[in-house]
Amino acid sequence: MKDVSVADEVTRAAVELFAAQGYANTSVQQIVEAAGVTKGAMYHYFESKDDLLFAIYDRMLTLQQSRLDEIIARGGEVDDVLRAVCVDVIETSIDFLPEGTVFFRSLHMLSAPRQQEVTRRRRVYHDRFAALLQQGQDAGLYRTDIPQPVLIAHFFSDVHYLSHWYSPEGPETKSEVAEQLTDLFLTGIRLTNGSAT
Amino acid sequence: MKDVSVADEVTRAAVELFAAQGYANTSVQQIVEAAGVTKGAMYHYFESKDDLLFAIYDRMLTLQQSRLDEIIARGGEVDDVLRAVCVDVIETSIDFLPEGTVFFRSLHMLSAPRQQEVTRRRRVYHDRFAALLQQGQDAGLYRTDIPQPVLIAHFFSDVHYLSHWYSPEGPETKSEVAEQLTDLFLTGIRLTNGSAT
Amino acid sequence: MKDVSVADEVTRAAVELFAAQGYANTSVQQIVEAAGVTKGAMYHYFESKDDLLFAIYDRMLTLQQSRLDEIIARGGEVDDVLRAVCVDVIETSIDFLPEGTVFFRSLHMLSAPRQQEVTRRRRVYHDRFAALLQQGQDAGLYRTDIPQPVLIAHFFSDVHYLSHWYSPEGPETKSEVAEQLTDLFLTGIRLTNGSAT
Amino acid sequence: MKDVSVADEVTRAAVELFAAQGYANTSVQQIVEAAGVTKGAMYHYFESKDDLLFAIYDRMLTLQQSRLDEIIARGGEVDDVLRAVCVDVIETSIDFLPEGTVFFRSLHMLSAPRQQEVTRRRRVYHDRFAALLQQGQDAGLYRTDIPQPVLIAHFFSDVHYLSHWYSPEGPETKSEVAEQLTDLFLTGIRLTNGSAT
DNA sequence: TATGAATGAGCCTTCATTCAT
DNA sequence: TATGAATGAAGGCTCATTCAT
Repeated sequence: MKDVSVADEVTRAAVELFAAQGYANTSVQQIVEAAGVTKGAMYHYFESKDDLLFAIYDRMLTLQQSRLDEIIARGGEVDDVLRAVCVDVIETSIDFLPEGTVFFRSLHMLSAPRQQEVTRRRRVYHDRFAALLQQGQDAGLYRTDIPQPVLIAHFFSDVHYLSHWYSPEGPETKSEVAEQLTDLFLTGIRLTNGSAT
Repeated sequence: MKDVSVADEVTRAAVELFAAQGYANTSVQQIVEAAGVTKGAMYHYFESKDDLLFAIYDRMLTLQQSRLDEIIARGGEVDDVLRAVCVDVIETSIDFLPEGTVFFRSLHMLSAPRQQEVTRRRRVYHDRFAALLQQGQDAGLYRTDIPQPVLIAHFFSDVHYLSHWYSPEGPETKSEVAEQLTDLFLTGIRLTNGSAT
Repeated sequence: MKDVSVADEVTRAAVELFAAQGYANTSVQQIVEAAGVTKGAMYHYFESKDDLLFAIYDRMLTLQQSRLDEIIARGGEVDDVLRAVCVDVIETSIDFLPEGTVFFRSLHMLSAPRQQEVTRRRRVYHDRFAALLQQGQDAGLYRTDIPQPVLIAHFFSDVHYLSHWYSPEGPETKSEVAEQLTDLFLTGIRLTNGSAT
Repeated sequence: MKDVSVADEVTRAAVELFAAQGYANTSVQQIVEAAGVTKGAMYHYFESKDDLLFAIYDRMLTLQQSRLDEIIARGGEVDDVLRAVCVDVIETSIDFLPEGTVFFRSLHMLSAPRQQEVTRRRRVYHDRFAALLQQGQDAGLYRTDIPQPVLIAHFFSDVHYLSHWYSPEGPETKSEVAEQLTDLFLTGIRLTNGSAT
């Protein structure tokens, strides 16, 4: 009985190498060697190197979407839900730091149709996030003087940027960073009893 | 008499192509064709493709550093200076959107020594920014409950992310976005009369 | 109970694909898919892809030889026999147009020993045809000023060429073409003292 | 000063190898080795292996067309012109026997657009030949009871077939075969004082 | 300075065939 | 008989870089 399938092992090796050296600098040969399989075996499961890259995107997109949906489905006060979502996105991104590196850096290496597919699913994800923001705005919790796309970019930029600076070996723990970035974001958008701007 | 030098023309073409297709997907042949020069001519000015990429980094790093230094040199209230810096960084990043795309996406394509060189100069840049923050914190303007590296990442993530979403053709003008993102950032870090977190 | 055996189904699919795309451009995978069987099943009946190609040659050679032998065995005036042979060869070639395409185009794709085997059997076939010609020449019916190999080539070139131009959907029927080409051939070789036919 | 260009040398080697082993069985590596150049040099002149194959077709098509046009342009009695054309086509085909082998055997290995291009130019060529036949028929020289496409196929089948049997080392000289096949063809289609069919 | 033909290493991919089940 | 995952050897092609001119 094999512990892990060829496909899993290949994907794991690919993520690691793509994150470390970049997609273009990683040869299929390196991947299969790191995965301990043969080239032929890999091509039995993946049609192309592009296919392998997309598999990584697919896994990430599916994971992100399902976690977001789950938290929203749980319900609760909108401010609590948004906070929970932000914390979770950041924590998950830290759990999948190499995947994130690849995700945000290698989109342009995908074939054009797949770039569009990723962008489409990403938009769905953002839209659900935007709906939360809207609820909070409707409830008078969040400022409305800044366009929603800017607010969304403001939050996801933090998520995106994690792989550029965060290290598990660094002084901050995953949870701390999640709390801190979430706090910075929410403080920035919250309509305090006083005035915004 | 030529309007522009070979080196300039090549750099210009390279930035455009690297931003549009990625460094790895762009051949030297494409670059020299787009620049209207020959391969031999290019190799007179750049030792390698890597050299060409580094030239783009060098130009950006120099530009960013000089603008930051200049604004700081101008002096003034720390809060005003920080605000001016933030606005300027964002506006400049929008002015150089393709350069920014390359800058944040292709670091790993540089040779190792040059990656370190970029990182080193980037750190110098961040340190100067951090010093500003520190001044504000010392003056009791900004919160101190969040580590400085997190605060810095929080701001530069917005800068980084611009090339992922901002479009000059979009509804927001350069100045508006610069004001909005700066405001979100400063609101997030400012120590209001009440308490943060 | 299966209507057709695996071997038959595979051969049928192979002929079709080889004729349409060529032997080299057809993968074993395509063949087994078109035949509705698995690779393993195919390799139970054929030792190799080469084996499969040879099976097609074998079937054609056997068919051609047996039809020729049968018509000659029937006996009759030599001119009538030759005419019957020519008409039959052409009609049969039209009935097996895809097989013919493969037959004349893919000989060089066979392994060397099998190429020789095909050539050998082909020579036997031609020799029997030559014997007919000889009989006619001995009887003073056909011209002798042209070497037999040239006469034989002149006839079989027509057969060979059918797959390059003839289409069942075209204006000429199988029988018409058979008659016309046979007539052109016989008119060309006949020693007319007076009239033709 | 080089005697032959890289492109010429490569084409020459390719024709030889394609004729001997088939297009599919010949690797680019074999070609460049036989031509005494490097792979890179070859790809400087040919975009692909397909491109190289097409170059052979192009040369043959151009040659055939120009010879046909030239002979027709020379003018004369239609029967003499047709005879001259037939003899020339056969002699030229013998001069370019390897090219002919490739020409008639490897059409299906070309990319689809190029197959069409070849077919188109081939049709132009056949049409000019057909016009000659028509003139002869109008002049009452050639039989009209057989469709022109059949007559044309009847002649070109001989040309096509040459590479399957003719050898310069064989007993027949180029000119003899040309005369003999032309004679067989013309005898077959000529309307003698008597009746045909 | 400038040209562009030529180099040569390496890359992604295909595919006939094998073999444990 | 039959499966289909896995093998392993090529194969076609790209491309940064060099160099004679």
